[in-house]
Amino acid sequence: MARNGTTVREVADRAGVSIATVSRVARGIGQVAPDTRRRVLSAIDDLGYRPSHLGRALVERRHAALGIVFPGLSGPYYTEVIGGFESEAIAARQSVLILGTHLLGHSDDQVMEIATRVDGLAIFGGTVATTSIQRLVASGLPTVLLASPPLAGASSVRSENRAAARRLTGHLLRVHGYRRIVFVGNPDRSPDVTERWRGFSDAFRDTNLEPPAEPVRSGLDQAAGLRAAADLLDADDPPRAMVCANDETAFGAYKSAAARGVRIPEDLAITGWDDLPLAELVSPPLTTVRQPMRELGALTARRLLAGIRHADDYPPDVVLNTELIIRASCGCREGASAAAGPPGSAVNADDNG
Amino acid sequence: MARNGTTVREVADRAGVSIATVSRVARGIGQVAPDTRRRVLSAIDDLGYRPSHLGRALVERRHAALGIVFPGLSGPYYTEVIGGFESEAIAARQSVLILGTHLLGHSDDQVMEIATRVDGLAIFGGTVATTSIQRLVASGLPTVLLASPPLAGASSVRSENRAAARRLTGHLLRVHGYRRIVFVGNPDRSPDVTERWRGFSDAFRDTNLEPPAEPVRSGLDQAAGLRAAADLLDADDPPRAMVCANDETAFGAYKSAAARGVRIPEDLAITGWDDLPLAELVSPPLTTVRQPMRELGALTARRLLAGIRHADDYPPDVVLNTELIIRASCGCREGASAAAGPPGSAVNADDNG
DNA sequence: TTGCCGCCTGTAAACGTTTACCGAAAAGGC
DNA sequence: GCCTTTTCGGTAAACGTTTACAGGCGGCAA
Repeated sequence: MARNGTTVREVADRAGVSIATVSRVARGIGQVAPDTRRRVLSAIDDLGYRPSHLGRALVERRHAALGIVFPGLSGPYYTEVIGGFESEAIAARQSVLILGTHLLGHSDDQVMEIATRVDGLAIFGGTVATTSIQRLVASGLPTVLLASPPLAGASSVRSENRAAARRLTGHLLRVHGYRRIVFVGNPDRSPDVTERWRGFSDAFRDTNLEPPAEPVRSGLDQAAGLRAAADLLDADDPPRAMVCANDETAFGAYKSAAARGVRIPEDLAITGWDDLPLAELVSPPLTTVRQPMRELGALTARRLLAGIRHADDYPPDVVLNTELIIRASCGCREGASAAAGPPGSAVNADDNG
Repeated sequence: MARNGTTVREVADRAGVSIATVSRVARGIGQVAPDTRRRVLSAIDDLGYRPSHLGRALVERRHAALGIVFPGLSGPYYTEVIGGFESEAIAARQSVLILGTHLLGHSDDQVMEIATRVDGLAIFGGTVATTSIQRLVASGLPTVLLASPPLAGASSVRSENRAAARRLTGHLLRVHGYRRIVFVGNPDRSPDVTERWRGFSDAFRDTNLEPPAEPVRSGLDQAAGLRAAADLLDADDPPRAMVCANDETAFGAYKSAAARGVRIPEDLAITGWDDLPLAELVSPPLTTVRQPMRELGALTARRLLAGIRHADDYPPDVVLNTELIIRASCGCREGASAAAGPPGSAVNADDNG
């Protein structure tokens, strides 16, 4: 009922009451005589009246909506996180606005735009300039950084990355003895990848080895992974192992390897990140790190809702545990897995990354 | 700037003008003396003023927003379609509201709710009761049914299903000579699946065979496919081929087969639908039907935008072509593909399914 | 000097709600 | 029967915009 919206006034006329009474009946608050209530209800029903959100939001000074900003990239990871977010928001009777920043330079404008339509905003790390985030926080809008460290006064919800990357890479270095290992991913584009790259380097230092100076920069989708892997495999000195920034990149690398007759893991070990449902279906099954994607989104929504109702007891920053999933693509035979964070504490209230 | 939003009045005070002048400057329309304009602009800048959407939308009687309703299920298919939709909407400077109907019975309420917040609404087939759709259409809200035939006066955007399913199943029946073929999917839950099931049955009649009386009902995600396939494979008379309603179901079936040592395609042929990026990565590569998922979403958004600006020349109903992708999971050796619709006409303006 | 015209800017109504406040009527206590 | 209390419901202001309308003022032609 948006276009020809029936208004409270029409209902009032038909029921022979004032608009105040209609409002009272519609909201179910205040004293209204049973008989009057019945008349109003039947008028509402006859006319198919639904209160306009605009009018209501204007006077109540709240939108009953949450927003989420994510990189235009789709892919299972974002879907899951957004799904968890949406699900939690709807359960709290909030609408959900989404904004993909499609690599447009001027998307900060669109972010400020969406900010005027919501009561709280979740922002994936790496999508919005710090100064814009500062402006949002300063304006008083509850803002949560998703998959990013706290920044510019905003709180954050993310998964543990660095320690898991360190264990994963350590596994390749020490259990399998690989030396020519590359990291495929761009640490500059996403805080998650930054941390994974750091953990990757940590593992080399743990083993008294010099970490690679540079990662192999690549986007996070399958096509980008395919290209990056193709370049690597066609070079003079192809790597023995690729630590990919996420599963999709790894899948792209699988494809490149298959096209060249490179065997996994005999000629090339590959690891991913996220543990998508398909990770155990590809052949060989992918060694990866599992992170609770839906929960990431759900917690973000809850954090936002707490901020909106000024529930300041809620932990400002949350770090979720990740889990190393060893399958066959690293060279292992058998499935074995290990928790990468302190077991039993699924949620940490501080940011000891 | 949502919480403590600076208002047009504060800007007016600071610039020493009336609110009308501020509005004129902010919108860049109407006559304003250069000197006044400068003063107002600097006041806007100083205060970080952004016009409230609420106020604007209320008086302009439009929300500058589009909505999309999808089944709570996530999964690559929905991601892609929603991504295409969002991308197109943002390009037209419209916000995007999403609503997953999480199998809640009372989600029709939420749909009516979101309807009061948008200028146009896209609805995935099978998510909303027909009577609710009728109410929306009657209210004058531009409404498009996605992946569904036209219904209740709403127009629709979808892919061709029936002919492609017929060709796919015909391929299994005639090229490979399989007879015990089952359809895995629930035709009652989604119009897409209904059509695929019909095409499946058509192919049997084409070959003068009796089609199976019933499909093997299953959800559309990997876990559901796994369960359905497990039941089938553990039964006394396992099928020779499974025509799965989508790729994810097929991936689940792969998993079930692998767990039981059933070989694909030697013991069991499997086909999917959607041609997800991973379809050619699993082993064996999946025979499937490709549909233009992003385009489906993008066209839906364009259809909605046309409806909003009363561009009635736009074709009301659109059917996109699909393409049969023959890989190895059906028993074929080599990749060969064939268009399932009339070649060259990517978009048909009527609904000759 | 007197109109007239065009440019600029202000006033006020409108969009659709919610709710504080007030008054009328009904109910209850003595 | 009168006063107090309660219940019910109406009036009007407020939320933040846009824009129709009108008015003031300067310039220009006669």
